Amino acid sequence: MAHIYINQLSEHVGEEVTLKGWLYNLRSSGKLLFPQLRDGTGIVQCVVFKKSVPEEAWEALKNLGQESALIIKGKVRADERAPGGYEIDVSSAEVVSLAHDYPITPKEHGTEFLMDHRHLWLRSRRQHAILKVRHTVVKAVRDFLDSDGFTLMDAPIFTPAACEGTTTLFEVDYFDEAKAYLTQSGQLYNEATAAAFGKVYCFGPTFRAEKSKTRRHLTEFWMVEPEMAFATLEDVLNLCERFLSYIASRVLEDRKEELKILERDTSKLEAIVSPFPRLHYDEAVRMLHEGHERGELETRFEWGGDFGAPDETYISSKYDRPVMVHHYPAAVKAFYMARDPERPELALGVDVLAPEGYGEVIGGGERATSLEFLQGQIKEHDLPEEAFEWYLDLRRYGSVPHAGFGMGIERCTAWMCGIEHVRETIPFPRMLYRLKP
RNA sequence: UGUGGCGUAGCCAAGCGGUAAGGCAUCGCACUGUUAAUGCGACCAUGCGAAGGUUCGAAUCCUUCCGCCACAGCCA
Repeated sequence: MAHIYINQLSEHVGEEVTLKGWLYNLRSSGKLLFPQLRDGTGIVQCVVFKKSVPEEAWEALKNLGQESALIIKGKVRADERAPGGYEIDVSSAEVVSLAHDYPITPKEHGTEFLMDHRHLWLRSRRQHAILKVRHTVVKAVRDFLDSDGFTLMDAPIFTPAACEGTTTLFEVDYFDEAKAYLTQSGQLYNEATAAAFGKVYCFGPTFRAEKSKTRRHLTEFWMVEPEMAFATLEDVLNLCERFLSYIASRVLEDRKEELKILERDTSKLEAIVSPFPRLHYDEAVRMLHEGHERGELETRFEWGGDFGAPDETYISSKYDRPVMVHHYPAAVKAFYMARDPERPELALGVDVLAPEGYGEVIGGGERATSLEFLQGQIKEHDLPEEAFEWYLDLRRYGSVPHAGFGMGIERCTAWMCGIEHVRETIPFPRMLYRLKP
């Protein structure tokens, strides 16, 4: 009798099968038991009649605690009363291990308690659904880039100095005397690999030691960063549109069940199609001023600054799909950003703001190509010149216009799922005050 | 780091100056279709995040500390 998974039940109706999993819940009614079995691919209700199983099996099943591990043999039956459409008429059951007093009961729990039990919380239906969506987001990212001619070229996690020189980094000992920093972005390395392979991307964990305490921040998060040689800001905008709409369509296609469990309004995801609105920074500022005049924003935004969370939310609330804000003041952007030749005070950068208040999911733009300009920038930003010599080599030997962006996987996943906080979109979140489990 | 809010049993939660409700989980019994099953019974805090203080009396008021949550800054 073959071991099958719960998501394969539809192919085995009428057959005798073996299922292996954990007890999700147990209800009983006299000489009848309804154990719900969870195996990682789904949950199925089983039906046990006292007289159709051996005495020992009945006694064993009757007293099973939540999350006990078991192997069940039985016949698959389509049943309208069952939530998944199928039920198992149990003929025998073997208890692999007994569990008692499982802490996460089918009741409400507080955030702290659940986070302390994250290793168990992952088994619950909602967390399972969220992490399946994450899987699909990652898969879609890779499929899209791979089939679009990008080569995976991962960047190092230990770095000798700050990539962007702005954010706070985690410092670690690197053998004798030397210090290393955990990467905050693969950006600069991408520029090197792009000059070798044309279109590249890196995809890995990223670390930020800022003491951010919001629903949009983790100290360790995953970022995908594509980079293209011979490309401009315009090319990045086009790529963002195709990239995000592909991810949304894949989530809609592959994660129907999970989106239902999460009660996601799928019309919000269906709206994520090209073209996305493109908004010049100047226009965005004008929009914020109007918002202030109408009393919808507390403070009047000053031209020249970076948008705060309420500003981003206001701008994105005007659209049903991601909005791409471009041409930010160079002063608020990274040192390597290319400048607008017409207005050198503006950088050829873009932030993609997701709808529904999810904020910046993508940041990117065109990179500066001139050796002299970058040397000046490095001085101005007080960055250690020798650490950037290799980077400057990229401008000495065959410098070309190139551009790319970075997308936070957790923010994207939270947006796809329609959930409040990014902490649920990664198996074991690392946050300001959370290093365990 | 700042501003608010909150810490009561394994979990959730009421009580807000007069001596710790209720529910879930757990255990037992009943029930051949349960959907967070239900019904009955049992068990469950010399104790209310910690330490001081005020009071005849403190979970409740005050002080300090610890922890968590939300928002802001920074960013993806």
